Amino acid sequence: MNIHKQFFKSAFSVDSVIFGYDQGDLKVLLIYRGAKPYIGTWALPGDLVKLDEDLDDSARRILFDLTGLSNVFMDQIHTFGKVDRHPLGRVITVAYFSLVKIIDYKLNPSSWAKEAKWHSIINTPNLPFDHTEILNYAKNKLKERVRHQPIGFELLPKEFTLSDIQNLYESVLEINLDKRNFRKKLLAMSLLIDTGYFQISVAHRPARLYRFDKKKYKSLIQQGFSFEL
Amino acid sequence: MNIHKQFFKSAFSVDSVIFGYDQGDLKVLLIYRGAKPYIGTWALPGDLVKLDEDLDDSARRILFDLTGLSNVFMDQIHTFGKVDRHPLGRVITVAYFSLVKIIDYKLNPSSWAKEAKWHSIINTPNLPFDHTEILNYAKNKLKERVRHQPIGFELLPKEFTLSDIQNLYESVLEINLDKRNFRKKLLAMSLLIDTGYFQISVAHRPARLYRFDKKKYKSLIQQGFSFEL
DNA sequence: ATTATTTATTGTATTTATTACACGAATCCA
DNA sequence: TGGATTCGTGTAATAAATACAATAAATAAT
Repeated sequence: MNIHKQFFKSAFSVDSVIFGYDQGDLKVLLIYRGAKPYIGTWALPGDLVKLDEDLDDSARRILFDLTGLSNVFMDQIHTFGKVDRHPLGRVITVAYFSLVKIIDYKLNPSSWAKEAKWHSIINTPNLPFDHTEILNYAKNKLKERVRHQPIGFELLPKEFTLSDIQNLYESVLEINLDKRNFRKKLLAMSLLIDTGYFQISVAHRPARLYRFDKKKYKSLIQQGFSFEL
Repeated sequence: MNIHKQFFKSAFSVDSVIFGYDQGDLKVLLIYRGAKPYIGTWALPGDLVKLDEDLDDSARRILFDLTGLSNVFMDQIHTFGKVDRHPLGRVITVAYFSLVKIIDYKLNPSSWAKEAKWHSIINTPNLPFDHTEILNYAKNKLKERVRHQPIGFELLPKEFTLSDIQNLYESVLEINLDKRNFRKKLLAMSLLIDTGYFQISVAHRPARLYRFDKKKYKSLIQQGFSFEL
């Protein structure tokens, strides 16, 4: 067999680990497969990359089809390429992870998915292919990244309280943090803008609302600043 | 129409950024291409992944063919998949980086390379494909990793002096470090074994030789230790 | 042999960052 | 009006990071 014919038998795909955060719970978006193989199981959303499509565009397309969102934090995390990872042939897959603000949109099942649903990260079903491995890999990457880059804010609504962001960190990192020390450290970076507004209709003292200052962050980065929490 | 256009619709390859360190200089191993395209230029070593070959195995094969080394630090860094990155068709490439002890072996040009040669990282030739982008990406990854994982030792001979490791960090990170503070911090981790031996035949006070204690590191990791320099 | 040159080794004082910890304030609800 | 809930805040103690320079041990040069 001609060597080029051999290589022609392979394909590559993109799989997306889409994280969301809601009510103190880290969640991942799974689709209920409406296509073979593994039809009728929950899986990570993904698709084959088109021949004329950049990898990153492919990941963006998957996210957009599913959520209608396009301006979302997204990053490549790893490529999985075991020979037998796909039952129908040689398919290597490039995994991405995305962070979305759950509150901002409605889910939109697409052609390859009968249904799309948020699953709490602490209680995910068994996944087909090597998707469990991919999900675990993504969770660990998220843990690392969240400490060295201000990406936690991507999971929160534009305006949030200091307790919100602390709870998020506690969920993602699976640790407890001291309230006063956490606030001190976070505020010391001067990356939060005090909106002047407060929570309303809460059955306790209302908390101050903040926004993340992306511009300030970018300019600090230029000056060699490095985020660390 | 040439043979490539007929059969070569899509494929994936592996490219390796192989770092070495010698005489205070960080180096990268480049090959002089003996095959099309870009025949006759210096490039990152790489090859198409075989259909029955795991990705990681492919990266190991490339390194072995070139250097004869097999037990070497190696890690995947990123996958590059722009549509037009390869002139003959759609080829996405998974980039790996390796750290080798230059002193340990002889270079071994392979079938696809006329010649393999170490190039100082501060003076690399123009590279074909998107190899310049890949190399820069790898350099940045190395900078990050070296601070959070004890991989710098992979670039040094088994026995090394404290100045060796400090010089290595200074080369990789492109900064200067305070001698006393660097030593204090490094030794405080108790990851170095004092061999009891010293340099010989040096025209100055001979330095003590150390080895990195891999076992100790693994057991500390179990206990939640995190390397940081 | 003496001196010059080179790199190795070591400690302390100062500054900065991290940790541990508890109570009054503001809102809703019964 | 009292109870329940979460918010917001400061200080003292400990640990880590930094800045800094003189003596020691080897070879090379005279």
